[in-house]
Amino acid sequence: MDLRPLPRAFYARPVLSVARDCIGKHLVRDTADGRVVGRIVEAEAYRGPEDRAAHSFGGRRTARTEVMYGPPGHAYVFFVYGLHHHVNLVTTEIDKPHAVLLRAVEPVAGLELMAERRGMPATRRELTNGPGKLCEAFAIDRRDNGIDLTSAPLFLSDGAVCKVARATRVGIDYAGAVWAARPWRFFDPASRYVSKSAGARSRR
DNA sequence: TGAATGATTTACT
DNA sequence: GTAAATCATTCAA
Repeated sequence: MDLRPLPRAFYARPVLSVARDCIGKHLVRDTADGRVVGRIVEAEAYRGPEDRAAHSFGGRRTARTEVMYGPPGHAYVFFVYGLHHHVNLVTTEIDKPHAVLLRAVEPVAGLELMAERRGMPATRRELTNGPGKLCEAFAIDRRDNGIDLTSAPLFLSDGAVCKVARATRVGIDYAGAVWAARPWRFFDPASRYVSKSAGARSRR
């Protein structure tokens, strides 16, 4: 498998295009313990400042959101609920706080390491089928906030093209019905690792 | 300075 | 199905 990082040009595009195109791509993570690789099967677009569901809504520019205003191709990592991390791809261009949340991957390599970090057998779907879960399996935390995604230790690499389905985003009801209804979640309908297929046209 | 809350996960009834 | 865990960030005073 050829695991070269995608160029910055991949990220320097409209956020919805990046969110759709990263389905099927590989996420590669290197640490002292070794390398883990996953195939991205679910992602969501957040388009601040007009997107009420985005942290950068209203042009909010704080220590936390600062990374999203920087150049595309960097990681925006944040901490929620007192125990979980989420990782985003910063996209588009400088001063446009648009980002793609990675919600789920299919384990491809380094299964043992992921299982050890998650404290469960590598055969379980729960290994990486959620945004907080994949961060734990990939050992991503807020020390990775702002790192460059065009080189190790964290980057996206090419993958096979697959079908991509759309649905509404998850867990953003606080943004109101209008924004919650935007079909800005993209996923591979054939994957068993998608966190929630409900809300999509396909069932099960 | 202090209070409220969340791009969730997990365990328990 | 529901509820608890748990803390950085944000906003108000």
